[in-house]
Amino acid sequence: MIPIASRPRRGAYPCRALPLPVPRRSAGSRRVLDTIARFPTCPLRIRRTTMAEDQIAARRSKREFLREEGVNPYPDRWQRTHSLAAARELAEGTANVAVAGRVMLKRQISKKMIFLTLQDRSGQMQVCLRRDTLDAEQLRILRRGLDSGDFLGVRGNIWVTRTGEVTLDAAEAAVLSKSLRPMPEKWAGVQDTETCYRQRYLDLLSNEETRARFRFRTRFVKALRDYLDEHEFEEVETPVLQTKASGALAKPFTSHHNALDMDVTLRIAPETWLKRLLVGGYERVYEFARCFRNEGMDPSHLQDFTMLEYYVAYWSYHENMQFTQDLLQHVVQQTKGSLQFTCSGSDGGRRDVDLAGEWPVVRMTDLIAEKAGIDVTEVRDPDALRTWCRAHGIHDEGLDKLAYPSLVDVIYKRTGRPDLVGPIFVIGHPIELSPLARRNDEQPGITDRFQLLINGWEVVNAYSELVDPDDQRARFEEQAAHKAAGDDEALPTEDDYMLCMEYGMPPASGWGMGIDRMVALIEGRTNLRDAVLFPLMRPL
RNA sequence: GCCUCCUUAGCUCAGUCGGCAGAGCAACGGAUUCUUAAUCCGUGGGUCCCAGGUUCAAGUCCUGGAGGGGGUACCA
Repeated sequence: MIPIASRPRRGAYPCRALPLPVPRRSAGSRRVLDTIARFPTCPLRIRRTTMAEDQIAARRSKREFLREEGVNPYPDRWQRTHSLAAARELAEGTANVAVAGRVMLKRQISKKMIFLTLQDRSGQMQVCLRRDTLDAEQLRILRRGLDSGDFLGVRGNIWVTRTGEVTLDAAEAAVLSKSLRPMPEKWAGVQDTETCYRQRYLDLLSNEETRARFRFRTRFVKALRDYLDEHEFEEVETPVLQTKASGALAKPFTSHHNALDMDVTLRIAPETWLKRLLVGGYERVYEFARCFRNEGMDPSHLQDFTMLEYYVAYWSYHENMQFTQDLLQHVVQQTKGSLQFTCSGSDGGRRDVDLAGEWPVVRMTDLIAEKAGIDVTEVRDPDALRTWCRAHGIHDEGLDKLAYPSLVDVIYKRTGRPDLVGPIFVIGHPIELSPLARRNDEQPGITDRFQLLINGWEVVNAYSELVDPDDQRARFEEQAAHKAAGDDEALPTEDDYMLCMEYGMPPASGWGMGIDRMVALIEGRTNLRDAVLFPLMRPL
């Protein structure tokens, strides 16, 4: 039997007797938590509980105390005159300054003086609650009712302390929202990776680096949008829910439409929709497209990711390459303040990337020759390539079934790509790997396509678009054959899209960039989840 | 999917050879009117991820499971 409130404390918070079954310690913390959950307004004062319940109970108790003192712990507003960062810029003596923020640190010097560090979106600032400037009754209530983690509104004068800290000297202070749970460790913040992903709000409120990273993402996206808008692009939205997933070679997520009683898929790329718009008369069109691919997860792939795609009529991939360089140099300079940044390599080492100057262009086959030492333009026999692969430690699944172009791709991905720091444009991809790309006029076996590689990651994929409806039909038929042979990533034939093409599509070049990847790279992160606020996690 | 590592107080982390579960921060009580992760005195707080097993004895060893990280495979 565990006694409740059996040890009266001086200055204890007001508390009613507890008409509850007494949680036994042996019953475990869950039962105690259940008890608190069932009686959320009861100011628990259980002598023996776990630490978490102790702290939550203390905060509930303080909230009750505030209410009994006539203070609403959840008022509907607070009139703010300055952000914390702006208030810190004010001259000493500036009067009637009102700020608001979360209490991050509390330094109680005495019963008559408390220093608090508040945090808002703009930053942090010290405020002081003291007898000299704050009503004694208000100070008493706050001293006994305020916790770190609470939101507080403060109005007062700007005061510079002896140590030179710009401080808001409170003439008035109001609890704006009572926090019931203890804050993360005040110095280290949340460190546990899983907690950062599952409870991003804790990561954000306790880690400045995280706040900066996601603010960068927002600025980066806005800068891309602004640059495109300034260059006569139009932003559109195309369907996420569709009957056939197209525009890329990937496995889609499937769902079911009840009213129509048909299966639908989530889009894997917006490509064919945006190209339909070219037929409809759009000339420069883009979309920030949330895409979904039902594939394996690793640090460089998300199931749910954001791609920026654009299409420009009358451009070939040459103009597109130049524009890509201009776009990224401009946007990165503008948002990062520099064209140089440091990435983490897959081996954990640091890699310095410099986006300045002209980016080199290299043929995929030349890259393979240089890195792997085999000239795949000479060695075209699949068996010979397979033998080479095995001799060089490449034992991919289904190697036996791969045709020449896929073998080239495998060799490229295993040898040429991984340790390329870049930025570098890779061109000359085999046509079989690019069913929506334009065939090169001189070399029918390759496409007018480029990829931008940075730190071994494919960041951009682009090509001159295939606008010949008959060629497109032939490519779809080839994909259909792959599909029939069991390749569930082969592109499904889109009759609707071919009908559209037959009305005539202007020459054009299109482009897609992984926003998450680019943000992760620039921010020096190796896991894309660090570039996404709420990554998908298994439920606990 | 496979390999591997991790999971201990609210948070950040120690825990040696299998021998009473630890620290800092946070919380609670007290002192303190210029602090800066305030300081000082005192107190409470544990399902050692879960389920089995070995053992006189398991946070520690073994088996299985869960969640997470990394690698690999698949993959724009």
